[in-house]
Amino acid sequence: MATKEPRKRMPGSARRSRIVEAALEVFAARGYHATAMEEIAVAAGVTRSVLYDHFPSKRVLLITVLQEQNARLVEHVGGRITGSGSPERRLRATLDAYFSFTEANPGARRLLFDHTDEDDPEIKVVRWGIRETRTRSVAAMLGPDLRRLGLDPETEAAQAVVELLISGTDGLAQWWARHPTMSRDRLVEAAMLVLWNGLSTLPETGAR
Amino acid sequence: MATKEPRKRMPGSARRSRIVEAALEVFAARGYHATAMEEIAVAAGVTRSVLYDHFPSKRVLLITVLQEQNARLVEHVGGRITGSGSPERRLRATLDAYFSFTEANPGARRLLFDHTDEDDPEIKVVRWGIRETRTRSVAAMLGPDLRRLGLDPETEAAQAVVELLISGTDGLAQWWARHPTMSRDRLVEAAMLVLWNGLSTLPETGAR
DNA sequence: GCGCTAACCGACTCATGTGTCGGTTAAGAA
DNA sequence: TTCTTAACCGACACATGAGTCGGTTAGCGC
Repeated sequence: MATKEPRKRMPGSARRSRIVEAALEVFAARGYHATAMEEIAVAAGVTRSVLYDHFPSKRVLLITVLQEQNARLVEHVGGRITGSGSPERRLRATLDAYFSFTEANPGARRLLFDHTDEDDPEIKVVRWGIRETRTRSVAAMLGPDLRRLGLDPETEAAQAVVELLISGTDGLAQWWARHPTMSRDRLVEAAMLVLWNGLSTLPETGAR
Repeated sequence: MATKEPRKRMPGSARRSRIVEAALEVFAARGYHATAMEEIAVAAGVTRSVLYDHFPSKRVLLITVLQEQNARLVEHVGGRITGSGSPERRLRATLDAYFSFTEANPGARRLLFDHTDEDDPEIKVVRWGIRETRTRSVAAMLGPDLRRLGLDPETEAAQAVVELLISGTDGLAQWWARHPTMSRDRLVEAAMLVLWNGLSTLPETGAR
């Protein structure tokens, strides 16, 4: 069920990445507790025991995948944000970057941010760390704009605003996965409409 | 560990509600797969077998709790929304109603909307039904305002906007549970700041 | 006070799932 | 070609958890 190989023996590192890849999909689809190592093994074209040749436990496997995918996300989004330009442009670029990541890696987004609390304490720590990093980055990027709104970024009110923004964006990405008809550009515009202009915007004042 | 009773025998209906109450907390805290019936039993001050005197299975118990809490939510929010007043007022009232519900029933919110996909197909159906109802209600309430923004509420773009709004609000509620210092009023104002005014708002143009 | 119902329990079966271990063999090195 | 390593597997041990069943007894109606 892997891709096409007729059950050949592979070098360790290659097998390892296949396992991680498979684990990403299965964990994202089922959640931690609901996935059996067996499923991952099958998806990786191998037996359960082989998983334990590469990872000491299910927990460590998940954490590995989590950190790997988070690194990809940070790299992807970070690489597309110049940090220059008008606040509006920066926000739009960030949204676009995030959506383009979720478009290319739907499983990664789900794995990183959908499941919140269903796993054991040790994993929870990792997950919250990732979440908090994300929040902090966005807060940093929006710092100036928040100040323009009269909010000290250190304030709880500012943090709340950031949190709302992030959750909203992520929820929108989640929605998009179920309604892929919409183009990414239009998705970004919809997000900007609310987050930048606000619902109070009068007709014919819409864009720009 | 229930509340204080020294292990007495109770009438069936009373025990049943205790079980549901206990199940709510444990499911909300641990998620479906991670909670053992044993934990619920202990929290309800009873043995596992008793749970099966009231509910045929773990799955049905969860679904019962889900629907019961959803009914409470609908009643709570519905009861506080008059449907009259300016759009701004209506939005603010809705936000306040939702936050006041989550304040009084933090477990219910988590159970209903935090865990997304970690359970079996049958439960998934129930959960998505609840979610969709919520989305539809909000879309209905915002219908006129969306039209003012030049969006037909039937449009995908409009649905996306609604989804962003809901996810953002719920994410904010989730954040609030971790930062209870902030008053509900200020929370509502923070939400309004983004959702109604938008981040583009200039300084000194802030409220109203 | 007496009996009967229903609330309650302990102990069981069975299924599933994690992690381990010793053996087998493909495939690259010498 | 032969040897050796490391990729792979099957079978096991052990834990946890869902759901069942027959028995025990508290507490209400009479």
